[in-house]
Amino acid sequence: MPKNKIIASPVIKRLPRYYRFLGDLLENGVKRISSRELSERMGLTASQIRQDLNCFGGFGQQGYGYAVESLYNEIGSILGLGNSYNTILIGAGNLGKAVAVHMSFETRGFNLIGIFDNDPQKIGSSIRDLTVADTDKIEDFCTANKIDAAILCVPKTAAPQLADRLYALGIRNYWNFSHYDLSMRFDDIVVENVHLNDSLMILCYKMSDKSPEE
Amino acid sequence: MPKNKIIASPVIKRLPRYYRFLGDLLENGVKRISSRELSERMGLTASQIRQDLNCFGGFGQQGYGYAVESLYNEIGSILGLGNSYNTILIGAGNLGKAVAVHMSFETRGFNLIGIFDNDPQKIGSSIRDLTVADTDKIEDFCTANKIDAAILCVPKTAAPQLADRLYALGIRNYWNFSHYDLSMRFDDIVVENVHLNDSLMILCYKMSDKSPEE
DNA sequence: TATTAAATGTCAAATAATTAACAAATCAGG
DNA sequence: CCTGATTTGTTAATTATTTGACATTTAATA
Repeated sequence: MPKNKIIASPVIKRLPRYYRFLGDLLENGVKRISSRELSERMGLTASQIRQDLNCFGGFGQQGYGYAVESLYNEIGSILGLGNSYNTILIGAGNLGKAVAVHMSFETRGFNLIGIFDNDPQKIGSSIRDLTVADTDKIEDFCTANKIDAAILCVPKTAAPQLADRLYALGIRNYWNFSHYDLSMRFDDIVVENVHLNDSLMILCYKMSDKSPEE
Repeated sequence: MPKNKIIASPVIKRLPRYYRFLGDLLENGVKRISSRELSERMGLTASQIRQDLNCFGGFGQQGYGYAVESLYNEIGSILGLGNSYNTILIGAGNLGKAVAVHMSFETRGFNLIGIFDNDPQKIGSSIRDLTVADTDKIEDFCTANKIDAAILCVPKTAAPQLADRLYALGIRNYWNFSHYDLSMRFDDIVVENVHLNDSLMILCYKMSDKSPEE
């Protein structure tokens, strides 16, 4: 059901958190919740929650609140968790391995069907149910299989060149862990960045910002 | 040098990216850069860059631009990268291990001096130059050593209880990878979250959002 | 069945963030 | 040493986001 209204990015960023809190409530057997109570649990204003949810339609009932299970499912559907995407991961170092093993891609619709690395030591090793293949084989693999998304866990230096190859293969969706700004290279791609270094620096700022005044 | 003016959070979030781009320029031997040229490379407006930098003082020179090296150092200093913090990591699973091995904490001022896990299989194993200790030993360790920050790579279920223990030990700064909202539990702590699940869901949204209209 | 308390959806107001505009300053070149 | 082209710092305008307010609806209770 494509909404023609463009949803503001701050709203989108809050959705996974709503989804998580609603999932917790669901697990605890809570059937219904008001925006006020949810706001207290989440540290938001009730007004913001109502405003956010109304971007997508009226899921609540006046005088009653929101039905936890149906709201949970609605948000899951808004996030597009029901879809299914063939996904490859490039870079089987510590981070790549952790991402492959740690994340439950399947529950979010991402089927990890290939892992690649250019280190001869890693090629042939097993991660989950997959064998790490040589990065040189990406072209063959992506021609034989329809690939919807790529996870990049390669060093900064390898990223631009690799991005060119993936782009040429028609891949337009990226979960980018590499310390490189993909979105500057192509303008018709979807990128979600996980820049751990940036995150650590922000922690650093908050810490040094906090200490003087306390 | 504590600034009394509170810096808006969107500005802070952009700082690491400025730092990265300036570092690249520095490596490439670029001596000076104008806000206009930097804006083109980064995909921002020149106005925003000038506005951002002016929160911290005038680092540029009219008619000339910004000296790359000194601006790089200034931003590093604003971020507090010069500080030094004793840090422990809890949870030596795939993610914890990857974070420990992959990140160059030291260059950001974080000295990783302890790793803990409650899985007997992991206790005693080596990560970097450290031996994984039993989580039960955290109290002893944190009494013997002044700990400034903790990295949480434990499952959601273990997080609340662990957070209580760390808080009781006086730890107030957290790099949180666990799928749990620490900041709701205590209000006088500094938390920087890395919620990989949330990030993946946002990718999912962007992908499903993109496809219908193209 | 009527009444009251509670809660949403929505519009308006307030706040925050970004962009545009421009005066003042600097550099480079003749 | 003057002139013109740049470029910053800064203020104002615009745009975006969040919060507040309230009419309307519902559930629960007597």
